[in-house]
Amino acid sequence: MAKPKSEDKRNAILASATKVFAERGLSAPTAAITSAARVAEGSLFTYFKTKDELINALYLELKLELSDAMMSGFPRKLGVRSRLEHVWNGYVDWGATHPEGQQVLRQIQVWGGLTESVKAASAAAFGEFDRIAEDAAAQKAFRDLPMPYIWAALATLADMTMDFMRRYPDQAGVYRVKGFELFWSGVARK
Amino acid sequence: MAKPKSEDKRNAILASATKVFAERGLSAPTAAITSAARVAEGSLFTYFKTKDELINALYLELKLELSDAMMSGFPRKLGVRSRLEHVWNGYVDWGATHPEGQQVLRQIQVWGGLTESVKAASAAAFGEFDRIAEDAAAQKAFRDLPMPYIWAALATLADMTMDFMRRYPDQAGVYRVKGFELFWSGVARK
Amino acid sequence: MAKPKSEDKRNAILASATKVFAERGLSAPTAAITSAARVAEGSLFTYFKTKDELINALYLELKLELSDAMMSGFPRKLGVRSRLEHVWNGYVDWGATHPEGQQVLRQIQVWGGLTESVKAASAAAFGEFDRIAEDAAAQKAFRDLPMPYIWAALATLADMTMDFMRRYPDQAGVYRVKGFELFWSGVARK
Amino acid sequence: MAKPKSEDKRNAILASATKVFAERGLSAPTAAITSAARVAEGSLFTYFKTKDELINALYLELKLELSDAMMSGFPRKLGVRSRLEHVWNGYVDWGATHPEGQQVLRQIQVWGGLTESVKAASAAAFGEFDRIAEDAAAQKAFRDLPMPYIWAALATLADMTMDFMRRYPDQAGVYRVKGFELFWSGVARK
DNA sequence: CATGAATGAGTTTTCATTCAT
DNA sequence: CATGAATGAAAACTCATTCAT
Repeated sequence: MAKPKSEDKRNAILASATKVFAERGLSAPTAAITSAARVAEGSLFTYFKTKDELINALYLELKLELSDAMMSGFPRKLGVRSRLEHVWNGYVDWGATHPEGQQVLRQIQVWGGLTESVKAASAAAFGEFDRIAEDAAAQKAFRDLPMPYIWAALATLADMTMDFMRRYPDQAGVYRVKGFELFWSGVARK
Repeated sequence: MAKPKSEDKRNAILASATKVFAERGLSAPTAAITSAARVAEGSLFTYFKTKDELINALYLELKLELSDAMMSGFPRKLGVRSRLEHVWNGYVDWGATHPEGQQVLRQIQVWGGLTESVKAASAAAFGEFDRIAEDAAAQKAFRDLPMPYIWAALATLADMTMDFMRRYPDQAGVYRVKGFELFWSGVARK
Repeated sequence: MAKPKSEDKRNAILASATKVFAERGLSAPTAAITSAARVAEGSLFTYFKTKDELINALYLELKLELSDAMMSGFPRKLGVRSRLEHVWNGYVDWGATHPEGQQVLRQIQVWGGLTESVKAASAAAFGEFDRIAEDAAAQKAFRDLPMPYIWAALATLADMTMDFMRRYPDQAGVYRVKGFELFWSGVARK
Repeated sequence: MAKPKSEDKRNAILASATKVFAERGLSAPTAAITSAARVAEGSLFTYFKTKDELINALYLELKLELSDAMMSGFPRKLGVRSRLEHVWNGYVDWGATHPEGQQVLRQIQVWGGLTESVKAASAAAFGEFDRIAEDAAAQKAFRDLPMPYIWAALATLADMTMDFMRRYPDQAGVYRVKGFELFWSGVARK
């Protein structure tokens, strides 16, 4: 059946796209990506029809990674605060270990070429978090704010906190904790 | 320090750069900018040596505008909360009236070509806000957080809030108020 | 002289090459041909060393088909006019039933990559028609014109007539007849 | 008013396009054209938005040249035969002096990318010849054939004749004359 | 100074051909 | 032999920047 399209190669391309985009922006030439992936220029296009499609795929990939990181080990049994803290930590820790991924995610978000279907798929992956919301609403733990707004607040604050953690690595742990406190105090009722 | 020929022309270029970048991203061709500004293609380069320099100048311009908007009518006499609320409202209102400027600001922030000197100049413009901090520290109004972190929190939360205001215009007023409450609760001591 | 594996596959490739070239021009990708032939991309190159060779082979194939169509049922016994009319009809009818083949033939003729050997082989196939000429010369049926010129006139006029037949299908029969009359009057002595 | 788009440069590009296309086919790279025209690669695109547009423009240009050549000195007063002969000679002589132009015209005709508007403009240029037809119809000089068919016959026969003239230059004069006779006998009543 | 044509390096993408499976 | 992924040399086109007018 000839050479099957290798998942490895696809991943290699996504990985170096992450690195190259982080360093040089989304306008980095595809040739930079393929050469970093040690792959022929043309090969990128056997895995992704266009550069835009690559960016969309990369976005989804990173988002799924991130959502995995946030959900893994999710403490269903604990209170809302603990659950949110788990999510916060998942987010922040993923960003700390995948700084390039996080940067690229930020760039893609302001980019403007995301397809609706990828946006939807990404939103779906984060849909799991709404279960937290359901409980929370029941417990009236939150201020009177729409859940999407609360999630968005968590995301931006976490992003921003990661910047500080990167800039002041020895204070990283402090920022991680205090960042969550800021968020929680802002969001919790009372 | 050069104010070459017509300040008007320079401003026209900056204005259409804002519009064009907002619509098409920073990778929009300079020709799109000059044609929108009804100016010759070459003229852009008599006012800005390179495209990168234009972007840097635009960044500074927008930041100064924004800081003006935030400071104008600043209530020196009122309490910390009121002062911060004034700043928040200034930010959010500027964003509401200058959506393109705000979008472009976001794009430039993730861009990667900002010169240190422009970053510094922009930071300087926001230095004024540190006076608030001094008082605030005196009053121990804030949690134990570095001021830059607090300012950054204000900025991201405001940015994000503006997104919601744009998306749900009839709830704009509500978001403006609740957004500040979220921020303040997150940041204020106790 | 090499009939590699399946004659079927070779023919499938030639057939879809005809179709694809007719639709998209000779610059159509080989991949379009193989996929239309339901054959692997690489297989084309086991039957034809290069794309140019495929085009040459296709040219010869179509020319042979055409000459067959023109010769089949050739009325050796009848007069020159009838014999030529038979040839004319054979040409025109083949073109009517194989519009794609005829179009492709035209494209290959202006192409510029035909090898001398294929040109020669094709000429040889049409050499049979010179027998008509021999008789004809004997009968002094033709004006004083070199036979190749006469054949060329027949071919172009037939090609052109087919265009009109395609464009005005309900007049097809008329064009077929009148076209031949034009040719014959142009070519016959007196 | 800066450097105005020079008609010269446009013509230089069209001229070398003619040469290059004649030698290498329409698939010749635009770079070959610009380098032959001693012009930067990009300059082609300031005069023609795309390669297709260049080909369309070239087609029109050549057609207009050809129609000029056919009409110049047109003998309005003479009989139909003489008028047609003038046209024939104009065609054939243009082809003899502009072999590349004629070849390129042939290639563009089988090409498939001509826009309707260019086809129309080209047809319009040849509309002048219909005056000949009007007279001719009055004089019942022609066989019962649609005029477009007659023009098409003239064109293909002339094209084909030019090929022979090129191949056998010392017989060129003979072919020119006999070619017309063939055409005229084919087309004239009686 | 303003203008916009000219430049050519750089970009994405295509495609004939090869070759590992 | 068949397969189709891999390759990388083009190719068309774009665009920041220069410079003749």
